[in-house]
Amino acid sequence: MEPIGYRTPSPGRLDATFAALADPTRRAILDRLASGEASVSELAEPFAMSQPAISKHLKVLERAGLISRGRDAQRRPRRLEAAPLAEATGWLEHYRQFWEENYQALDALLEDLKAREARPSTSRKRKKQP
Amino acid sequence: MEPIGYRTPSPGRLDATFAALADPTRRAILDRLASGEASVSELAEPFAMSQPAISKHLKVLERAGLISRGRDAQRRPRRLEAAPLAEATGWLEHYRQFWEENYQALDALLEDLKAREARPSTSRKRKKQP
DNA sequence: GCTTTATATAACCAGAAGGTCATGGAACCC
DNA sequence: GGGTTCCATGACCTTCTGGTTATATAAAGC
Repeated sequence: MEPIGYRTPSPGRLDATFAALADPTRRAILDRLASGEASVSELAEPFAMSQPAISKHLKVLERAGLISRGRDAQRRPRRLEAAPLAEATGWLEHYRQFWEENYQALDALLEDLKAREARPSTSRKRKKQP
Repeated sequence: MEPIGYRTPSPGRLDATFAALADPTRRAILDRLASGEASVSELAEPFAMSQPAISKHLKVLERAGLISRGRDAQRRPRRLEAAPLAEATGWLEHYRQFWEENYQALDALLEDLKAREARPSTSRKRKKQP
């Protein structure tokens, strides 16, 4: 069972990704970056926390590959890098069958989508729902 | 954007879930439990680690709600509890658009599926691009 | 009842995590 | 060139983590 987009990442990378996601401040930072890049001070603003603390969080996110650093004058704007999130999601997809009621229907739909991506002009017939 | 099955969990629960997943031993334990319940000694067997260390890992998983404890004579078999995995996946789904090439097609399909589950004979309305 | 099996718990330890304050350094502004 | 802004880094502290060994508890077997 290999869901779309899943290639097994190195265990260490998953370690770093999940560890980075285990902190609410860091998740909030990622949420913020989902709406576009932002400078360190912009990222720090919502939190009742010193700027060095935010810099530490950013370093954790960066070492996990979840963000990258740009440069604009004195600013070092951060950007979201979604690849590790995709890997983490991929790992979790293995367990989808354990909570998804209609897992098989969903899986069929995903397979269908994949098939249509591969040959775009193919008929749009749907797989039967089991 | 609310993917299938997503209800925002308490932040603390996501903390605990992601923290639990950040360790390769614990992920391996979950992988093992995905193929059925297992006793502590069965779970410990593959690892070059003492039994108390495994018990500690199990406690972390249990406090995150990822496993539950049964009883069978002296054994205390563990079972996978997937709800927190669903919550974690739900959080990650927010970011799917950042790595998924055909995010829109997938999203449409998921919406479609949801609609068909709710009212099986209804027309297929599509979401507008954001 | 004593022994064995299965698991939990306590005490301990090293290192990592997450915060603080103070300082350093680079790029802009006047 | 001197101040200001933005960010990084160092030194420090406390708490959490992940492991150890040794011991306790609980049920089963003989």
